[in-house]
Amino acid sequence: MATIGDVAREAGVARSTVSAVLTGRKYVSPEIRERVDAAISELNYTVSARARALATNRTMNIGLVVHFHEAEFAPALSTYITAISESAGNHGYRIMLLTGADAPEDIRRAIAEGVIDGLILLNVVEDDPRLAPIREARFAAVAIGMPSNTDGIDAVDLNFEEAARRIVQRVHEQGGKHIALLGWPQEVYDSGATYATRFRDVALASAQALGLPLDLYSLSVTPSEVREQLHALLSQGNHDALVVHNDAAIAMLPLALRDLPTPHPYVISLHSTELARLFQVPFDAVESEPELSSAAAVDLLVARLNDGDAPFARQLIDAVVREASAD
Amino acid sequence: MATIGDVAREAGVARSTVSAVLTGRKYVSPEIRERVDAAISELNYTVSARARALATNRTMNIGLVVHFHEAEFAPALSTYITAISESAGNHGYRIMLLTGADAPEDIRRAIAEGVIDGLILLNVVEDDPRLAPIREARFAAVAIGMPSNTDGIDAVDLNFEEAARRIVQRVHEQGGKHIALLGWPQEVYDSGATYATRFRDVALASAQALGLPLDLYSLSVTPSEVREQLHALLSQGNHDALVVHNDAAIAMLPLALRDLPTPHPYVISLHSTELARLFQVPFDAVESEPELSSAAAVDLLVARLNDGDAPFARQLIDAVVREASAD
DNA sequence: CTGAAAGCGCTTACAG
DNA sequence: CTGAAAGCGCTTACAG
Repeated sequence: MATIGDVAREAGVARSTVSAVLTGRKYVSPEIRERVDAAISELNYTVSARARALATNRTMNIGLVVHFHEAEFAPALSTYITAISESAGNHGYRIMLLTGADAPEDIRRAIAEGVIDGLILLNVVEDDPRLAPIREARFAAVAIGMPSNTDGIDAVDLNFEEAARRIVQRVHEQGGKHIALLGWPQEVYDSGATYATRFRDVALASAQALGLPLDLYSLSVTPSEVREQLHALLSQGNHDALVVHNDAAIAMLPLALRDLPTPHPYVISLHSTELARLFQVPFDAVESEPELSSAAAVDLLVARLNDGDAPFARQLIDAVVREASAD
Repeated sequence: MATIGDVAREAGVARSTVSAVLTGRKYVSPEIRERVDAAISELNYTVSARARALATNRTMNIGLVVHFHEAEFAPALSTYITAISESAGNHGYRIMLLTGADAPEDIRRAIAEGVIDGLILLNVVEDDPRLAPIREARFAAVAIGMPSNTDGIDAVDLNFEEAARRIVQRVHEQGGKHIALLGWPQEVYDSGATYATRFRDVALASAQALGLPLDLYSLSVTPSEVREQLHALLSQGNHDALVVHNDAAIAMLPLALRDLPTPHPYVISLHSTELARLFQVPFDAVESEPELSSAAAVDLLVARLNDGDAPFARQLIDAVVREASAD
């Protein structure tokens, strides 16, 4: 591997001059710059990230903390991972995966060893244990998901409140009178996953404001189980509108409805574009775009990295209404 | 951040002595070691990965090259990513994501910049363009998937041939007389994804050897489409045995069969444990375990990193037969 | 068994 | 505008 010294010799300049053209932080006369560039391509030189990291105290790596829950039905997860990696690449950063079972310790070590410049956390919950090591180290980090306390970190999340409001409003416009909210398993609500509780609470409030009764059902996320539950629930025929916030349920719903006599209830769901694409969800929907949240998270982190003293941000991303294609 | 110099001062020894206890490559008397250890925890010292990488010429990072195909139904993908990250962690390595649209260039740059020690490639196909930059640089890499030419790289893959043999044999034992092989979309076979062709070819050969007619069907990977296709195919009632090699098809099959009069054909499928878990597949199956292939890939890479001159390996992992639970 | 010195390949004040 | 020198924080021969 050629080094900066080889390039300097080849170009007949000092090493610091080569470094100047590499970093672009200093004026270098066009003629010299040209000679250096020629030497670089002649020798097929690439700056060593290792040496640069040591000298600049920056790795140009972003740690991505992701914990895969055993029993989760999360088709959008890999979309988030790629989208974040993609966005990071656009800013010159690479993604380093942090997947240790003991996430806080994993984070602590990554920070201490200095392998990353900043962190992005996926699926942050209300009282997330991964935030402590970040605050202790005063490290740059952005949460995807909304912790109750955002001191010391930036946060991006879908605007679940707005989504809930729009969905209930829409049910109302469609003439729905009696809503069933098909939500996540009870554990999800209990685990402090605020995306679940925030949506539920605002949906309840909005329905009440409109005088619409709304019954809450926590469904499974296992496709076969959810199918049974849907079948049981729907055959009662008590509801003329279904608000769905449960990926497995919306994926299975078309099949469950097939077994039932028409007319079917009005259905509207909150899910990701990824899920919609995969399962071709045939209902009205409010969709989150993982790419958008991912890009926003990376942007926030890069901004933080460039200005550590900026006020901490809490950014809410609006979901997009999509009407079912006629079929 | 404390440095090795601080630790040396605190412990009253030379910096090289601290380094010796850190690396463990040299004998250090117990008393000295203890003093050093005390100083380390006193100062809360962690070795700088940046400095170590520059000095040792190793980053302890593994690049994971993964390309997410837009229209793919691949629930096991995130399982692979985690499992690889987990296994890497067990060997002291971290995973760096390489997801650039121009994968060969992405690989070339990562190698040249020296940000990784080795590579793991996911979903390697027959004539994979990502192998060229690796061979050029004589870089350590293991493919998951079987390229036609494995010069210069190690490869791990499921033993699709064996899986096909066992599956057809099993159909025979179950009394199946006329098989439908429900496979991947035609594009998959055409793209050089050897997992598809290898399974298909051996299944055909095995069936022929047993005198069993086997009809081939390329199905969609979009759940709703596949459901229609299954319905159309099954209502003909021409086959008494279904061999499935298509994740979307096996996921939708239980629902498709529900609409049909019994008796149902005998069904056996090749898929991942991940898919089985997610969709609770109720049929006999031969299952691949992403965790196993992932661990094998990491093991191979670590071995390669420790001995660059070992002969290149092609490792086939056997899938596991799992009988449907009675229901 | 321990320690002083050089080196990994960059960047960045600082002189000139 | 350019170049010589120090420094980033480690590891690793090499003396002693």
